[in-house]
Amino acid sequence: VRSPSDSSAHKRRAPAPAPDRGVADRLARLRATLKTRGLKHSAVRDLVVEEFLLAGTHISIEDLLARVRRRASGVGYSTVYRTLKLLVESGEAVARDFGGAQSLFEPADTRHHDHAVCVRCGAIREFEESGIEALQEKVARRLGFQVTSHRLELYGVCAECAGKRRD
Amino acid sequence: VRSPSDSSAHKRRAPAPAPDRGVADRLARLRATLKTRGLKHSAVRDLVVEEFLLAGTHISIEDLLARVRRRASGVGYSTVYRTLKLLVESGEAVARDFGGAQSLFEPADTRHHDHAVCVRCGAIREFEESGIEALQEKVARRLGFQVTSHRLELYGVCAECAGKRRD
DNA sequence: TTTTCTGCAAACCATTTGCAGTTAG
DNA sequence: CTAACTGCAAATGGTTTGCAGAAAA
Repeated sequence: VRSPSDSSAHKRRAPAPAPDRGVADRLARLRATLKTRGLKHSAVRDLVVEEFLLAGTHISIEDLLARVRRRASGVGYSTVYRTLKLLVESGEAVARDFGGAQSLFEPADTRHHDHAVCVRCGAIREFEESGIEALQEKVARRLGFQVTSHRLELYGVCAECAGKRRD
Repeated sequence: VRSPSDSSAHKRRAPAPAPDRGVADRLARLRATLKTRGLKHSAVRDLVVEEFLLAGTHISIEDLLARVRRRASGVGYSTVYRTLKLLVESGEAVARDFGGAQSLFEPADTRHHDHAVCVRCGAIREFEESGIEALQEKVARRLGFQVTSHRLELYGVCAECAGKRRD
């Protein structure tokens, strides 16, 4: 029984929205975490983490491994799984399941957001709507329910796939 | 790649909130569907469907099988899986995944609703909040996204587990 | 009697783990 | 040197499927 949608994201100040911001920073932070736990730091691990951070968002183990193997062909699935698990445990990554077979991972220290998943092209767009959060709280009060995390996904057709705005 | 959270619920008039309402009715409807497809109707199938409908909501294959086996010990997993798949295909059931290992099934012809899942006791409470739906539409418009279905789950501690209102 | 069921075992697939050898500290 | 890392293969666990026999139509 896995904890559902753990949303204990780090609350770092995250001003710029650029996807590849702070890769070095995060790598350093992770390395510190490793030291704390008496874990080692290796070339392969670095490579996996770096590729993960460069990918930016919503990548599957399989895709990540493909990227990693472009730079080091011998790397195995288990190493990627193990490294991502490490990232999740240390708060640097979050695992998400959008109904597909495999789960997708994204860096953890972004602002809270929900997801819109295109059922045609698979694109995942993030969004934020404080009104929804407020209403969730209202519902929770009505039910006497203490919300610790939530999960909201819209499924449908994105603008590109709908043929709108074809620039 | 499985279709995510298919919300094509039948729009039958569903006035009474009683959980075991219309079991015979649904069984009859399903039987009609079976005939249409040239499928057969069998004692085991009936039993699985009946137990599913009696259970009311959010039951796992494993639990359903347990219930079924109380009345017919020889039934196998595959039959339950196959029967539930049939129910989903014919629009009588919906499969849901709340982050746990196995998926849960619920009857499909209920009103649209979202879920609040208690992380302590596992209880799943349904709720409805039209304001949230409206805001989802607003967000979708903003993104140029055509929503076909959505999924909203609150995770947290239910009133009972929080120790409130211990009657 | 023909086609669809059913139970069982094997197959699948994403993920995890045991093991023996490699490598970091 | 010692403990952690890595790749591989085997193990897991939920779900699916092939097959031979049982049961509907």
